[in-house]
Amino acid sequence: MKKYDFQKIDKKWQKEWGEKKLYKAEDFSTKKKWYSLVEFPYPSGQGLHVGHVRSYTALDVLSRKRRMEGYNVLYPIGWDAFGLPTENYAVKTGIHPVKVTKDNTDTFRRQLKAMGFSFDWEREINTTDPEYYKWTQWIFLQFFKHNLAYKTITKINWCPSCKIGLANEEVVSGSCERCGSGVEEKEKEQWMLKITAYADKLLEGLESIDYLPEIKRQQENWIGRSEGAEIDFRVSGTDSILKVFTTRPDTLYGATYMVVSPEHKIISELKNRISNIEEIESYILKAKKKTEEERIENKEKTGVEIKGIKAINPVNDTEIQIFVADYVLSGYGTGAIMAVPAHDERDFEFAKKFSLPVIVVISDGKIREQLTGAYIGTGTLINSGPCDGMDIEKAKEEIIKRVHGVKKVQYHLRDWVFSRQRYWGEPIPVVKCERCGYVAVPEKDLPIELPNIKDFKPRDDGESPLASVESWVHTTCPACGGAARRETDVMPNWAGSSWYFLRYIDPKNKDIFADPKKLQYWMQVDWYNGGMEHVTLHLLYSRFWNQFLFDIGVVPTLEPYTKRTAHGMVLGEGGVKMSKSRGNVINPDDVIKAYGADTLRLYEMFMGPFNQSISWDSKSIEGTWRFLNRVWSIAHEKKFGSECDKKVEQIIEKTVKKVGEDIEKMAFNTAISTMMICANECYSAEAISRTAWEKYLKVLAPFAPHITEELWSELGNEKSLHISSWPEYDQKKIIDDTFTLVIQVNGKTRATIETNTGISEKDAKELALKQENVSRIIEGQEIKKVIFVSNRLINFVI
RNA sequence: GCCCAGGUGGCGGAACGGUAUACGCGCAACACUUAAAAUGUUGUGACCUAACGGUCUUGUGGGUUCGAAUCCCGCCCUGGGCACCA
Repeated sequence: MKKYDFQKIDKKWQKEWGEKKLYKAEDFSTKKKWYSLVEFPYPSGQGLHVGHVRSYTALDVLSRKRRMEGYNVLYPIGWDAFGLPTENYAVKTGIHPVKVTKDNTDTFRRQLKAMGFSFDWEREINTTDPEYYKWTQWIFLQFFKHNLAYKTITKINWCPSCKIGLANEEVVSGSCERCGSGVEEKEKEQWMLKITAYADKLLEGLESIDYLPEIKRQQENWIGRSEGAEIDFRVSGTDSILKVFTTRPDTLYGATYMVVSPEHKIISELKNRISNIEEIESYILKAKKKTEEERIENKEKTGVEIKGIKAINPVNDTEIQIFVADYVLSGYGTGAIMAVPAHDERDFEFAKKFSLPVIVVISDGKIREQLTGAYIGTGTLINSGPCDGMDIEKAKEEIIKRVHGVKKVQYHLRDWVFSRQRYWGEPIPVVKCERCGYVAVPEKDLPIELPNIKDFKPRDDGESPLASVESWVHTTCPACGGAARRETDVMPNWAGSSWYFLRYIDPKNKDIFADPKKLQYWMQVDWYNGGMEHVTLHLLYSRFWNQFLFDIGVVPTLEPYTKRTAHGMVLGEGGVKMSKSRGNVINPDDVIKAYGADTLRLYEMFMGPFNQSISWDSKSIEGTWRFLNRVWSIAHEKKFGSECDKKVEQIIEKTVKKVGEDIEKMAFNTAISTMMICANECYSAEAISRTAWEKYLKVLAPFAPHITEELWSELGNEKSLHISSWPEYDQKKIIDDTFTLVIQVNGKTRATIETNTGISEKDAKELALKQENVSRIIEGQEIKKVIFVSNRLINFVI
């Protein structure tokens, strides 16, 4: 059999589609709109990854189906091109990042085009294009004007190897996400974005959108909202107050000591009353030296009692001890806690180690002789004076009232460190004037372009290389006209990707980031697919930016994405990550060369469930290759007239139904197996009608656009298959005349017979009992019960 | 430790509570060929049986049900996320 000539066919149709602008999205149309979005790639030097191909094929399949269903489809692509790898490459080679980016995007563009994705290439964007980052800077200025961008001295995660401050999100178990070196703490003045102001909004927004449940959970956990109260403890014999945050004010009678974090100000405040100050100070020093990693590895509780001062439990005026311990964090709540060892596991552990009193104040009715751990469940109060007998919810209210506590909500979410002391990012459009402080650059002066420099290395003092470009740094203050210095920090690589879905809508607009009418037409994104690894960072950030832009009235919807799904990773053979060092990276170019784009597309959709990780298997791809060749053979060996085998007609109808449904569920693997079964049937058919065969080509088209387009045109069709209509199926034709009746005895299958659909229970019973294998078993036994499931089975219970 | 997802042939994986192992890979035999490749046809969970047929089998132990891979409870393992957040 002749192998189909994919090389010729792929090229021919890619050229044709490009010339005809087949996948161009129309701004405004009488058709219903559909906006499909995939995470735009970082154009690395390694070229396109087969993981990109998996995600992009999935939404390409969906977008193509929508187009055939009559939608005006926007499926855009671009480049998320700012970031460290390119800059590090520039530092090493001296080649300018602009050049590196151009070379890499050229490669990516060629590779994506070779896959036959139905992107609207006229809307291609690049975050490093000044015409793009002009608007990233513009959005920053809006944050600045609304006091949601501010500069402050904070402790930052400092990577001594990359010489860069990292966001919390970029620190993975105490190490730099990129280079793996241990992260140090360093104080630095940094730009921050006040994402915490949107914590509740980001949580509430989740209720109205269709994200995979695990994605919602991860965002919820990341925001980490908890409700509780702040309660003041006086320090005995002083005017000092120790404020704590607790989610369990109901356990206040069980608070037997307090703990402050090593950074807590009470220690310096009451320094001269503390009798063991030297011991305390040496503990603090030791705690600070511990790296993040050590703290994670060794969770053994440590701490020192602060002698000379005591706190007073406000609910019963009891004096209790105060400790300093590093299990209390300075960055959360008030940096001090009331310890209730009976009902908090960490406090219990600490109390056990230091032999501190434990008072049980919540009971679930059981009496425990010996406490082996904290009881964190619900129950009724005991040992709590006037509150005895209350349930914990009521007690929370009552005790907060009694001690004049204040209800408070705390979040794990921190403000977003938005500064990077690097070169390859968007300059932050602010100047520092000695008289006026930080002043926004006027919008008309945007973009603030990156100056062209030769040395991209961050300075040893931690400042951006931009700080060395004197001619660029010196400027005048837009407010007073006096001398001023430009901000030399640049934005993190998350900036450009936080709003790119908006720019696709109007990518060439010079006056505004996107025309409001166009935004009104296209937003929200109907379906967004990307990796799980971006769920807490990119996805949350971009929701934050969109919500903010909505609040200031420049975008039409509060939430950017209606629906979000995630694909599983594509791993190398044997289930390990693909990496250059392992030498197991699959280059899509090689696969396309050997099998063509359609085989690769089909294989990546077929190899496993879309949301699960899968390992590449160079043998298995043969299966999809053979399948396409079989389709090719059918097309060239059969005649497509008006006659059609009943069986074939029915199976094609069923295939149309199943494939349509499976695409919506992202069950691409079962859609393809259905089409394989159908092809096998067609292959052995006597006669296939042209109508039926065209339906088949149509459902295969989104998966394998090139071969189907070729076969479609061979049939004499002049207009492209991909703008033809999605086929309907006939419900009546799907119903089988006969079915396999399963005959069970006590739930065990003993026989199966082919019989007419709709057979009555009486007839089925009669038929079943005639079966030798059934009658033999039943003989001489009493039939206690007969279970009959229409068109499926009959079960005799004996 | 907590939160998610998952555990099915030699392998990737299918299965509205109703014939477990679809589809694909691999393997075997046969056809075509001088031969190989390609392609086609057939077979392919394990065990017992000459055969008809039977027994067992979806990580593991229980339970619900006429009937459980599927629902419920306990346990074990793998992958991902968070991690002393009061």
